[in-house]
Amino acid sequence: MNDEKKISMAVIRRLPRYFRYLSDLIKLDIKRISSKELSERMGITASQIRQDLNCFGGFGQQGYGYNVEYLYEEISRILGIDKRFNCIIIGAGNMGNALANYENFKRRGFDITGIFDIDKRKIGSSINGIRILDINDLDDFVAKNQVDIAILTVPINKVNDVTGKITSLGIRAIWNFSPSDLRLGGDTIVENVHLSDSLMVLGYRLREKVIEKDIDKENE
Amino acid sequence: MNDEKKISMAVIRRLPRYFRYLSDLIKLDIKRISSKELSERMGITASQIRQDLNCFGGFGQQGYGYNVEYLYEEISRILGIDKRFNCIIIGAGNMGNALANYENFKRRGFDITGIFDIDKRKIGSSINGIRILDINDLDDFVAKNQVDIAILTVPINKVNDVTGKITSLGIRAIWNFSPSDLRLGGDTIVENVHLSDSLMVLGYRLREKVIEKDIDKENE
DNA sequence: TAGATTGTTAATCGATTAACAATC
DNA sequence: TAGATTGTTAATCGATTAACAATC
Repeated sequence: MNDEKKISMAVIRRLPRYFRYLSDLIKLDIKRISSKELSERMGITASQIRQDLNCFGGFGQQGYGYNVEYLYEEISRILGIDKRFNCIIIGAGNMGNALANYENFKRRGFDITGIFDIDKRKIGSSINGIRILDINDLDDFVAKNQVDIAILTVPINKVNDVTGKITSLGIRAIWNFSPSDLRLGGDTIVENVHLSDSLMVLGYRLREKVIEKDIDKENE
Repeated sequence: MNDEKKISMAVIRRLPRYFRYLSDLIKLDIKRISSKELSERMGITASQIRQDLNCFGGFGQQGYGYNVEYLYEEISRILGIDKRFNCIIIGAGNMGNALANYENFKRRGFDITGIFDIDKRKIGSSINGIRILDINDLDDFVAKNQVDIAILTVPINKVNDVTGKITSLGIRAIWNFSPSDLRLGGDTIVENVHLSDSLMVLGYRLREKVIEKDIDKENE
């Protein structure tokens, strides 16, 4: 009975933004908002906002706009903020450590239930109250605990091994911080976070701007 | 003499990926590659690869394909890997700490030259050999040192103040890790890295898949 | 009711893919 | 030369924007 129209990735990736802006509006004690006002705040068109929201249902009211609280709750529901996911971090390096300490995730429904590493010196200690376990005990851990998401913060040379292990254990979602594109067959979902890529794009754009300015100067 | 055609963001954001795949090919000692072969490795179409590359010039040769080394060098040049940027980190928390320790950035031309915080207990200590300085000394630091990029890892309630300060000091590029969309007027460039957004999208997709599977089961 | 603003269809724009002549 | 594969133009696809009837 799959009568849902397929929602495009472009729309899905905007959902957390709507969520953030609506949180802000609630904090500002704003009760209603039109797509026009929201579009000005967010820097996108009102048309796009109405199109996006109507992928999921008609949350507004003609002549009135959107009730902020209601829309916030609908977006939360769509994003599944109420549902909880158990996450494990593989790789207790600097990034793994930073993520384990990031309290925002818990607020959004993501609990870190375990951290795994290969380094005997780290195993047994804790980060933010979460025990660092031996990667060799991962099988055992997964057998005893529901694990929804694996957060990958291992060096690139370990990625393939770890990915193989994770998927063979039946974990079907990976949040990947290693600088490699995980494109797994089957039904494993991957979100790649490529920090270096993002920084390189910033560098590219910055240099472009400098070049532009130089050209402007020449033409003066 | 601005005869460059405007390159779309979609293309620019793929450049670091090309760069990564070409690095891999060099490591594998592969000397030449056709757009077809590369497309299979990268999971995009050969057509797109040829279109993308031809935004910057004709790097291939009919009947032969692309010389890996040469293409790698051209992409490096386009991305400005040879150029260096001085970066400062604002916010010596967990994320700031992780980024300061990330050796990859230096390899790609980004040097962390200073870390700033407001916390007296942190000021004076070092991360990865870089001194943590008082945020109040930022003006002074920027006056004495060229700063190209500010990396923002401060809590959200500090973002506006810090952003104001950064831009008033003439820093024109911000790599923003705080969960707020910096959309600055003028000619300041911003790359937003919204980790929570990325995780929420993963959560959304994971739940969607679970729902799909349940539907499949019902239909069995 | 009149004014405002949605939900939705149609038009536009841009990005991706296909096709093929050029050429190595 | 014949085969291969690019560079590039044209076709398609999808996403964004505009328009407006529906309706609160």
